[in-house]
Amino acid sequence: MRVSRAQADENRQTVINVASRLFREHGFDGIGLKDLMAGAGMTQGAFYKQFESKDDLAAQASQRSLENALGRWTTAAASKPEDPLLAVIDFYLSLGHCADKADGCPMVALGSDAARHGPDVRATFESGIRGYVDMLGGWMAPDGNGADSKAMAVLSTMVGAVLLARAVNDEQMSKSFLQAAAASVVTQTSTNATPVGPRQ
Amino acid sequence: MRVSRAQADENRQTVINVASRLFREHGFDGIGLKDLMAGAGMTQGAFYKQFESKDDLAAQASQRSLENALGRWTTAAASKPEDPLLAVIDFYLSLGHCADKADGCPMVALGSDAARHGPDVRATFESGIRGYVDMLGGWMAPDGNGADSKAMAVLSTMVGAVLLARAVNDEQMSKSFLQAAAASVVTQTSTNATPVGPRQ
DNA sequence: ATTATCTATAGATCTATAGATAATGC
DNA sequence: ATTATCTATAGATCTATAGATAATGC
Repeated sequence: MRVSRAQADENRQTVINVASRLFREHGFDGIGLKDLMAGAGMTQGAFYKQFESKDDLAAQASQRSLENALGRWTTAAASKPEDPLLAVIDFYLSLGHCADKADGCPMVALGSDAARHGPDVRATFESGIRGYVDMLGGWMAPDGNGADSKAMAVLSTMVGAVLLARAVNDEQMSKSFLQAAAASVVTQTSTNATPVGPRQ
Repeated sequence: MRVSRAQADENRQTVINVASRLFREHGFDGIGLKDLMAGAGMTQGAFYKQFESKDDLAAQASQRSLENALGRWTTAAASKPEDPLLAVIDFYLSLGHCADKADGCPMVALGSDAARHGPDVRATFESGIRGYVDMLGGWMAPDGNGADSKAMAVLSTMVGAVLLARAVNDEQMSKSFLQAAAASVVTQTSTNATPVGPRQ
């Protein structure tokens, strides 16, 4: 029954990866340890040799998803060096992103949950969120309201738009939130205000 | 043991009011029927004579909190008719609002949860959210990207900022998100860009 | 000898239902 | 007679722990 230390480490990573998806999909309180472990191909009994508590896993899985999602931002940005922000907006403010909670932005999927949880989870979100602010900040000129003010406003707009787009049934309304946010971000960040184009 | 029909109706309203607070505080999955009913001074057994299911209560409590919170917007707006948006921003983008989840904005407190729940809850959020968009839309000129585009972007920014402000431990960072959002909203909506003032 | 995982279980809690009780409504 | 609420409970699930097992690591 025992596996090698390397295999055990790998199993642990798998659990974190599975949890990072399932927590985003069902919330911290919406999925149990049994299902989390089963998703990693193990039984519940192995859990407490790997993690201190469910909250411990919540913090680690949050970090994993925040890092992964930021990685997707980096990839998108690299694909369009002349306008990285637009590349990010393009996938972030999309119906595809709205539909894919498990692989989507953890700030949107777990933001309400994080606010209710312990300082460990919030510490993870705090440093994760700083990463997004820093990346955005590198793409825009400061606006005289503090170094990261513009980046923080843009991140708020993006996160809020996807949150609201996911909270409604009407797909047209979802699309409107995404487009409105995109137009707003583009207007706010481009000095020579780029035209935003017709409604899709 | 039986109470009058009027009393039963009143009890039902109390349950909805209690649930509208406790759901915002703990999430739909973070509080049980026993505690919800206890908060209204009753036992769990009475629940299913009043509601079809927990999801039914979730939808009704969501509606109640969306209406109540919009009422607070109306009150704030009425207190400053020359600049209602500023009056709303003033309390919405505040640390006080961040600290008061149970009485605060349900889009922030339950947005992530709503996205995971059934069409009933989402239908409630949808019509609730339209109320906020409509109110905001009345306070700003359209921007050529569709009738409600600006209002939707502003709402996204406000909701996102409070969501992120609540997800971090560092109070200074929370404040920065709130101030950044306020500056962004003011800049976006005022044609003769109102100065935003020094950092608090 | 140690230990990663397993099965099994404790003890609490969850949603939902059943049946008893006592007051209302007719 | 009806019914709003109560107590009690079914049956499932939850987090966490205990002890067994079998393979690793020394």
